[in-house]
Amino acid sequence: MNNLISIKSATLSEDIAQQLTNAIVQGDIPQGSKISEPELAKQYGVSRGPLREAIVKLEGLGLVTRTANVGARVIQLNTQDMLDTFTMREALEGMAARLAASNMPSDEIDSLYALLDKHQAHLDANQDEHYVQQGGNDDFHLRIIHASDNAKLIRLLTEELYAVIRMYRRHTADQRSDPRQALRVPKAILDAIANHEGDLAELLMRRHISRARKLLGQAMQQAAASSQPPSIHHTSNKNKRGNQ
Amino acid sequence: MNNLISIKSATLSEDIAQQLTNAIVQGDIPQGSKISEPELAKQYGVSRGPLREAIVKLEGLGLVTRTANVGARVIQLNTQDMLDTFTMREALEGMAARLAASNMPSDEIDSLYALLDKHQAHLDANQDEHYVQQGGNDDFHLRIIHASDNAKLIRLLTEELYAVIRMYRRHTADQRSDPRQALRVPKAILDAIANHEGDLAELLMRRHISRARKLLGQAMQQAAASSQPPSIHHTSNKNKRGNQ
DNA sequence: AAAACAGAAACTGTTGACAATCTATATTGA
DNA sequence: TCAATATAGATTGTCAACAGTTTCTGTTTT
Repeated sequence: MNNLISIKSATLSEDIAQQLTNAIVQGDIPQGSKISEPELAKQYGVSRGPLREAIVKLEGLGLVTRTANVGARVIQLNTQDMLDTFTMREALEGMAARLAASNMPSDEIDSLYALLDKHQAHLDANQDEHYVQQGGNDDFHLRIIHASDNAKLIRLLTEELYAVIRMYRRHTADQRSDPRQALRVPKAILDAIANHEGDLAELLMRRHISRARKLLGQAMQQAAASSQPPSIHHTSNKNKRGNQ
Repeated sequence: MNNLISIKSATLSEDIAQQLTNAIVQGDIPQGSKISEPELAKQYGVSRGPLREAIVKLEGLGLVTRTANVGARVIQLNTQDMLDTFTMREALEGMAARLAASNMPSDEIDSLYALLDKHQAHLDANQDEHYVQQGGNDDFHLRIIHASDNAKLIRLLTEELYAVIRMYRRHTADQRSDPRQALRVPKAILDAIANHEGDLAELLMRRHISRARKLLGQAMQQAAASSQPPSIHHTSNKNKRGNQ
């Protein structure tokens, strides 16, 4: 039985990898659940060959973990992994901002200013901050990353890391104190890039991500504490199995 | 026909992936050469299934590039990619050094001091700097990375990135001006870590890698210039095919 | 002689079947 | 009743064969 959306790609394995990635990021395949090869193969209407290839790819992306002769499981998001990932992001996107300060063409800078203005207008009109948080802010970060002009860095951040990062955002929307100041930091970062101040751009980007990291960490800690019966200590959470 | 060394692993695909990685890093499979599935399968004595799986893994590691219906090629090291990779390394290992300054246990610090002393003694005795450069320096970096206590960062640097980094070192040994000062910077980095000065540790590590990046870049540029007939401009080097 | 075309060979993508391993259930013994 | 063991089922790992695409080769045409 073929699934709903089937984006035609050159090869089946690519298709499946893409669809599986989306399914995991969007939570259609729950965290910690086992990936059954025969089941998914039937579901997507392909044989186990391309499906296995897709699973190997997802393992490379860090979306699933595989054990020999046992199979693959969707990763289980936990606070520690999130903190670790964001620490890496801080280092990498900080570097990207530094490089962007040297390499971003002026028309792209203008375009990014326009983007922030658009977001500001949207904020002034609707007070709906969520919009900027979801798609818009992503775009801002992505375009700075691309302006780094570093192919390896771009690939790592946009292809390998962002799938997991999107997973985290799905589960905790970081709320800012004052909506009217939501765009203050992005503007400052862009100013630094426009002035070719690489040091400052990196510093601001790192503080920006570090702050998001702290907020997200608090939110996740809180969520975990309220959903989980308060045991003696938070020592052995490793045997939880969120099956199927 | 089974190959010489066959490290027994849980699954054939893991074995092949490991052996292929080594073969590529050590240059047994030359850069830019095509990966023929039937040929390699026969050579390693397995069917195409596990071999394909291994190739997909290598693609994730960035050691080969795959094109649909055409096949996989070993990556071609060029100066730009090397510079890009080392820039990423600068950001990531800088962060690792910062974290190590907070998290490295004191006995591990002592052990690292002992390691540097051993290297120093070796240098004083034999003037053979190459030894430290090859295995020893690697160990120093690796242990700082592990001391970061950041699982994601450790995996990225030690499992995904270091294969490529080792490839670069194979082709250009970075020569230092004064052998007696070879360990000056590593010692300073370790001092900073021992004193829990994260800022300083990151700064020093970044300068350390940035310097290696510049030296390696010059060496590669030189090597490329001498081996390549001086054409009008170095514009179109993309159609070179280093087959088989 | 060079370019364009047609056919053949080789290779990659995919499939279904077999073998080895793990997991769950049922049975046996203390 | 509980633990240990044996059996049965299901799942993963591996293989060999088929289908579609690409690449090479030889011929034809300009």
